[in-house]
Order: sequence, then C-alpha cells, then structure tokens
Amino acid sequence: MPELPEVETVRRGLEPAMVGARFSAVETRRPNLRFPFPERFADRLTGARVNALTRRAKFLIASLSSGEALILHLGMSGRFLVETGKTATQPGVFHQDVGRHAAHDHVVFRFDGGATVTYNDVRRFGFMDLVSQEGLEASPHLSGLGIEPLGNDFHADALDRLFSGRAAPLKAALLDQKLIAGLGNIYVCEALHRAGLAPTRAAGSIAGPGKRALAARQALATAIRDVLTEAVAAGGSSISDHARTDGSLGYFQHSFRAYDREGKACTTPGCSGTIRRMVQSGRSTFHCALCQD
DNA sequence: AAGCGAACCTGGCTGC
DNA sequence: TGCAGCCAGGTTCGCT
Repeated sequence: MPELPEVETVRRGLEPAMVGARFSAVETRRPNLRFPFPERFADRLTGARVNALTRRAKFLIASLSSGEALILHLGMSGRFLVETGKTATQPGVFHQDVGRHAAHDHVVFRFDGGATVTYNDVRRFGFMDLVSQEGLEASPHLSGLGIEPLGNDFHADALDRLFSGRAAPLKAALLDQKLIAGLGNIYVCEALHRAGLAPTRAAGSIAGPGKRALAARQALATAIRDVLTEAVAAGGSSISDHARTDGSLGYFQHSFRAYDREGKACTTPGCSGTIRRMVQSGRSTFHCALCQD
C-alpha cells in the first residue's frame, strides 16, 4: 500500500484521535510483525500521552510524554482504523467486507478519551519500534534516510548531487530510500512519465553541466513534487489494501498516467504511444517508450 | 561499492 | 470447481 502520500494520509487521519490523548491500554495479538515487538511494548506505551504525530519518508513517528518515540511503518499492507468513542459501535467499511480484516488486526491501541486505533496488516511487512526521542534521528530505521521529496531541500540541484556518477537506472535510483526517502513503485513510475524520462536511463545521465541534463532534472524534480502533492490532496491511491483511517478510499489511482495502465494509450498530449510494462530489479515498471527517453 | 535477485508473508486474480 | 502460478504499495540480506 503505502508510499509517502498514503502514509501522510494515514498520519492526518490518526492525528485528531491520537495527539493529546493518553494510551489507556495496548494489546498485541501476536509476538511480532516484520520484527518482534520491542521489550515490554504495551507497558512502555500505557499511560504515555502523544505529544505529536509526524512523518519522515514512509515512517510515522509519535512523540510521547514518556520521552520515547513510537516508530510505525506500514510495510506493504499495513492500515489503521480509527474508531472514536462516539462511533465505536458503528462498524466501518474497514471491517465490513469480511472477517479477513479482523483476522489480521494485530495491534489495538486504546486511548483515555474512548478512541480506539487498530493496526491491521495482512502481509505483516510493517513494524513498530520504540526508541528514545534523543536517539530518534540516529535510530537504525531513520539514520540512513535520504532527503524528503516534499521538503525545501529537494530541487534539481539535489538531484544533480545525488545522481552524479550513478550507473543505476533512474527507476532504481528513485526507489533508493538512502537517496530520496518516500517514493515507491507507483510514484516513481508516475514521476518519470510526467518528466518524459525513460526508467532505464542511467541516473547519472541527468547530472552534470549539460543543458539537456539540467532540463531533465528540473523536469523530474517538478514532476516528483507535483505528483506527490496531488496524491496527498486526493487522500493517496487505493489499489487494493489502502484505506484511510475512517475506512474510506483515496482516489489518486484514477489519476494514474502510467502505473497499472499496460496496453492503454499514453495520455501525454500529442503522444500516440502505448503504456508498456517491464521488470526492473524485480519490480514492475510502467512507461511509454515513445515519449519517455 | 554498487546493483541485482531472492526472501519475508498472505491473498487475489488468471488461466488451464 | 480446483489448483498452480503469478502478482502486489516495502525493506533487507547476500551474492556477484
């Protein structure tokens, strides 16, 4: 499910229920997700108040009154459901379509105001960790992350610096969280299509002093920022698993120009090409061979 | 060092 | 209807 726009959508959904609230009870229904839960996970959370809920790349970070920070990652299929005290008796879309969801409810956070936040993750690639707030930036999960693509430091010059000398294809370089943190398969495909750049092109080819390289990295920086901003505004993309915290669906998938459009006409104005699917480093790449080069 | 493929895990869809 | 095979938003590990 979740790339940056989906994680940001989840953050905005969790914020009103969690920030300012105190954990009254925490229930883990299995010993691990992708990794084991940290020692005394429920005990360390219970009684702590959430001071802030922020996002770094695809990570959610809850700053706690205990001095610790709760790090959350949704993996491929992680989702949260918020039930406020008032509507707790009203089943949401989230649990409506079968028991499959309840079967994969792995963690339940209860808050003193009566709200419940349930974490559901079919494939269990997500994880949760607790670290001290002082050690947050240096923690193994966050320390190696690259720049935020929606941050002020992200622009064509940053791409020049990051991609210089890189032989890896643009697709792989953009997926590398150590360079730019937050993009995933969908938005890399979409950004490259918007920028008119072939996914197979060497990342280093858009670095350096040439005019064409400069134009290419400016186009790419703009495309990345635009597609992420539009996707956040749409509440993310709902392919199969992603849902917002109230169970409703994001709708950016209706705006895809390349991803999952194999065989369909390219939508670039004036282009008569067709979207093709190829595999790069084990992931599907969707692109137009005519207008991306 | 960088880059690629496999592994982690479950479920949905396609095709025989 | 059943079953095998492929595919899925991410990250990490191990082998070139």
